[in-house]
Amino acid sequence: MKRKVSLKDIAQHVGVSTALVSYVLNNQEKEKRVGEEMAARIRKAAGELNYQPNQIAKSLKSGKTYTIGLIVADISNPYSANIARIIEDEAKRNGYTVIFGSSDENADKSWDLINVLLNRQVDGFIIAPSEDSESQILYLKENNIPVVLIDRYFPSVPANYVAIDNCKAAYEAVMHLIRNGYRRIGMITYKTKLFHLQERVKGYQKAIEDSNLLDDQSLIKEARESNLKEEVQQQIDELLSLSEPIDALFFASNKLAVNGLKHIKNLKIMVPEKLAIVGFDETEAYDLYHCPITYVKQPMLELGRSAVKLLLDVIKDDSVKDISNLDTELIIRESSGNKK
Amino acid sequence: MKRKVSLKDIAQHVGVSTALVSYVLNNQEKEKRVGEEMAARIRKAAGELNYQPNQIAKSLKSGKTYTIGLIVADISNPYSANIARIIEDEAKRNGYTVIFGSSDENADKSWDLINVLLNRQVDGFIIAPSEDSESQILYLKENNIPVVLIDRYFPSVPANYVAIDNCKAAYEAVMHLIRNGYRRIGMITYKTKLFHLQERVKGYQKAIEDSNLLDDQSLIKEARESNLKEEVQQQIDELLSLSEPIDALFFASNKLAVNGLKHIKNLKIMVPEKLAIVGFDETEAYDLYHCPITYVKQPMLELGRSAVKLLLDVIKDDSVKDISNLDTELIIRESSGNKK
DNA sequence: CTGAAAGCGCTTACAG
DNA sequence: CTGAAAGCGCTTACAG
Repeated sequence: MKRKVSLKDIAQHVGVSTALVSYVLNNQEKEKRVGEEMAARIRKAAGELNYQPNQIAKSLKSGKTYTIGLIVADISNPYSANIARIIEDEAKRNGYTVIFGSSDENADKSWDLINVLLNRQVDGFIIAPSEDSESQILYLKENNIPVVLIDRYFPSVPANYVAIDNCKAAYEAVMHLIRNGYRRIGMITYKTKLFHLQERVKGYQKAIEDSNLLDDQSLIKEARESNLKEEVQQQIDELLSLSEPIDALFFASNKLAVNGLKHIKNLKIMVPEKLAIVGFDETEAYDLYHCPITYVKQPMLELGRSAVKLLLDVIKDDSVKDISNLDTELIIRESSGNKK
Repeated sequence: MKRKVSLKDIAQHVGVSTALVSYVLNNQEKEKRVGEEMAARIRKAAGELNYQPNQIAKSLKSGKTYTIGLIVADISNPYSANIARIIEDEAKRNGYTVIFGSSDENADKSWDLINVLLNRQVDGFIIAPSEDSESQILYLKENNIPVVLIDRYFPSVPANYVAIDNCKAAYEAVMHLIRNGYRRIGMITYKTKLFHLQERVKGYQKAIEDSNLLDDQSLIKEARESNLKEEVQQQIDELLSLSEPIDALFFASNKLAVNGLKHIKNLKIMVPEKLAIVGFDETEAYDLYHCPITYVKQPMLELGRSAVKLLLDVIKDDSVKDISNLDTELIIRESSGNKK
């Protein structure tokens, strides 16, 4: 690679010190009272030589990299990818660049990523934390490294976060089904300790209780991430072959829903006549399903933007504290139509 | 942020020079013949003080950042997100980190991104170039900055790339339709000069010619990215209302297909009875459509991995030259079943 | 108004 | 076997 032109090259070319060049190129000519003519000559030379500042050198000196580390579960999941895109745009708008990594819901991978990103001196983190990563968040907090959690958080770990009100979101989704006449409502979620998913179950249960329906624990199924497809299929089969089978099904995520819907399609079960469906999060698949799927829509733009804004605030002033539990919107479509 | 512990801190703690510490921590104790006992003491101190090397300082010194810049069209598009994930994994396996950016198919944005990433001293680029960005690739080449193109390339710009054989892929897709009895085959693509999309049209045309079908230019429609949804709808309407309407439709991308399928679903057109469909690229939506969609499957894993490997080769030795036109696979499903 | 110099945290020839 | 010193490309207090 051709050696890039440095401050020194410009300084030599013009015949001044690097200090002067630095002042001018950082628009400090006024404060430093650099001669107008001199400033012009320096700028001209910089232009001619096509000078590009070395951000690495700047960073070493300033201790700031204008880089944020983003850790999501899996960048190839549409939810993560959407959030990443919004974060990218908002970061860029503020002069920041983002380095990302996928934790695969694995605490060890997440820890590795944090360390890699720390070595690269990111100014702060936006993390969708995985299960059992509480200590990692605490570590960052203890070392006063700016971090904001997104989508998820740990009630036991005080930390800034931007998330949705998962309990409320699930409550509304299930209440909608109940209002439309469904009585045996199944739920498929992940087998996990993650709080946001627990909250979705809680919202489901609260809706059942508030409506005086039978609170039947066997209607809640937990699939393992590692064996998702098979377990979701099996669980749907179980829910449908109960002595009193379900008439509606609530999925706790888009990935669960997509897997479930494939199976339901193969079984040729009529939606919503035989089985009403409500999903969580967005995916194109909800639109293209034979019967458009009702789903809980997260305010992605607000989630992403707020996370970046909050992080930048924390980077500026590490005493900033803020948490948001944003509202979701239930997008009602045919898959949860009135029970006949 | 608490000041991190540096080499100097360890050196002071142990009572040696930073040089020694550097040697030991970089496992050069053998070459530099550092005393075994000394090495042990240094390692112990590094551990106790929880030393983390400052990658920025290393980079400034070495001129290497072990970072690769990835520029895709839009990280929130499933195709880009999938590639990004594969690149992330392969890069990590080699000790590299990736910084990404979305060009939105816009040459100006792409140029901005390149400059931001250059200032951050990425060791090389993997780029899915947007229209009219030839000069950017040339600029990188001229400055001997390692770059490999992915998914797309410019025939007029000699550059390393990893892509698929688009002409062949489209040819096979259309031949499959013809073999299954379809005769009036429409195609919807983007209005663009991008070579890989031109190639898909060429493959379509070649299949038509080779089969002695009527080569009717009005069967090829071009939608503009900026107004995709509306134009795709309108074009489908046109293709269906021709005096001799189409009996099959080939989409040049997943995004086009998803938009088109939504419309086809709304029109309640039977697939494949009234209209056979073949799509390009993957998306969950192909599986969940009422009738599973036949599609051209790209070898994503190989594309992503080869791109990273090639880039790392070029970084090591800038005389390396390589291009790959990988084969695709036509995944045949019900949407293109035999014409009745 | 301008320059010489120190320093950010590393690495690495060179000297002993 | 080990240390003093220069240097990567910047910024910035200090001196003049």
